[in-house]
Amino acid sequence: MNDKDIAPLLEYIDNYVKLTEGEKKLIELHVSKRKYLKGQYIVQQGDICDYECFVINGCTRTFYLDASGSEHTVMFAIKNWWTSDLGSFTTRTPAIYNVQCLDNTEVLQFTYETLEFLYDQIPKLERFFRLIIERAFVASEKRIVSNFSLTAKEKYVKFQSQYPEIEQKVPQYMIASYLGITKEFLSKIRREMKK
Amino acid sequence: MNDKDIAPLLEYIDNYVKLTEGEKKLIELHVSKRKYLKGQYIVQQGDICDYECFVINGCTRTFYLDASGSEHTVMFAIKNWWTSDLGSFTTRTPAIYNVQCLDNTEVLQFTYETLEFLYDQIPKLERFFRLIIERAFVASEKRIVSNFSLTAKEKYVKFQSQYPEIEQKVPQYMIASYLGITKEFLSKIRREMKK
DNA sequence: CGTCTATTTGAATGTACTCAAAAGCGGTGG
DNA sequence: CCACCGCTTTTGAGTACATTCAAATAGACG
Repeated sequence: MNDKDIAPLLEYIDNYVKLTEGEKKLIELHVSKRKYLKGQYIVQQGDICDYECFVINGCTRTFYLDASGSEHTVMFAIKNWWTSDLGSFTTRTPAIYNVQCLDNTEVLQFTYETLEFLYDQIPKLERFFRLIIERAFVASEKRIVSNFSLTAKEKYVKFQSQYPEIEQKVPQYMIASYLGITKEFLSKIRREMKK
Repeated sequence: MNDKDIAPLLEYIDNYVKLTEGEKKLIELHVSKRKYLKGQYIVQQGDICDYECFVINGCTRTFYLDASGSEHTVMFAIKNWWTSDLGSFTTRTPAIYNVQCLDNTEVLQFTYETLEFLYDQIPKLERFFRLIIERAFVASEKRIVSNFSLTAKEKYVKFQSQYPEIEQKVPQYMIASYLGITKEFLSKIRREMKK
């Protein structure tokens, strides 16, 4: 077993494109593994986001702190998810989101330069990232529609069935902020659901 | 002037990747131009979405008809925008959205097979679509956050400044459904804003 | 001019929010 | 082992933003 075991990432990539052994080695050479402690920030609002991260284990949440000081959760990430402030990462501009670890979390990281280098060396990776971002975009549009067409309770029920593992790892008030409702109201929804 | 003038598309692509003359010819050979009349549907909910479309002129809206029969506008598209039901197009499954022309609209269309062929022939196109979908995804996430953190009036004001051309082309009730509010309430917001 | 669709208006209603306070829960130290 | 602390969740009362419904008005088009 290697200290920098990138098998989970390679397996994941293999679902989308087929890499040669040489290409796998090249990725291994350029990706770095990093451990964050519970509470640490991978990205902070205002900084330029340096990494595109693939989560090996643990849990993160991406949130936005608005002018009035309230938090809005943009996404969570667990095992085999990607996380970053993609807008900041790709355009090298200050991040608008924070990415915080909710548990001790291990990630594999690509810097911007690394990723550009790898795109150049392994054109298949362009295809790979195109495919996963297509999926992310489709999911994001669906979330917009859900937010419009569902009541708070329906959104919560849908969230539970869609992301059962996340529901268990994450405090309730963060789920509320992911759903776009207040923690108090989510608590009332749950009370009502018990009957 | 060619009957199938794809210059607007080539110019657009040129902002992201540099194509050779041969590559441009190849695209020209495989893309088709099509004119839709006002009111026509490019995609209908339930059908498999056959085309990825680049809008040359005119205007479209993408919307979702929910179980209770109300419409939710997912996006609009004008000159130099892309439109499709991307989830349906990429996975060859029934569309969940309708794409309807709000004006006579000319588009350049790629079928799934065409696009796969072109990805294969012109790997730079993988990069191109990766880049534009990255942007679309970032915009989509921002919209989610806006919807959470802004009041209806703030969302409307933001929409006006972000998409002034669209506001002029599109009936008010569709803007309301894009913002996730009722047409009546948007009307009240506008009344209040006149003072 | 008449018809169809889009927009406006107002009254009643509802879903979700705010604020403040209490209760629960997990960890830490005396 | 209990007491205390900080953080999360629950509760309730009052409120606000936005919806629903029904009807009137305005605009576009043949």
